[in-house]
Amino acid sequence: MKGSKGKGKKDTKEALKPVEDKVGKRKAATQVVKSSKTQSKKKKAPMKDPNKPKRPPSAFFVFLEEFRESYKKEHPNVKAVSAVGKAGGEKWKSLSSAEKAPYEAKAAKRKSDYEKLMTAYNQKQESVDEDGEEESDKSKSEINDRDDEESGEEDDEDEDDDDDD
DNA sequence: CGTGTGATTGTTAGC
DNA sequence: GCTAACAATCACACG
Repeated sequence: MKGSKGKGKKDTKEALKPVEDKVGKRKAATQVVKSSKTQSKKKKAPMKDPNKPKRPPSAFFVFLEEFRESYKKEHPNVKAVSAVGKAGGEKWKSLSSAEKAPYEAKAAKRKSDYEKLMTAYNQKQESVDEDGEEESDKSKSEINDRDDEESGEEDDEDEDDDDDD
């Protein structure tokens, strides 16, 4: 523990026991792992691959980005990232499918790009020892040639009206 | 100066 | 099929 200022209250799960037993959560299916790290602990210092495609933000993260902005406006004093995380998580669950739709839409697109990046990344991995692909310097000079930003989004809204509730 | 950590959920890759 | 790990964010503390 390096950081964690003394104030780290950490009143998270200990006191409050998430009673969302119901069904949600993956733990219900097969007992949560319990030991070991369930959900990450931050990355240590892998930094291994030169250009490893970082995972694009999930629908939740997309929503969080927007939520953070709003949250900060209402809580400019709050500097705890965890605060936004919790608040965001709570709100996120409050959203309906329809509300999450736009976020999911972005998430869907993200997969397309990610998949592509992965392919490129995989190929690079294959030719790693063959030829120094590392393009040390060169290239990297003129990268942009993107006239049209191909944003391609918001095309057909399905209008699912999935108001399940 | 850099990086780890704290909290959220989702998603994906690996076994 | 399940599990583990990682994705952003912000401020701070430690080496």
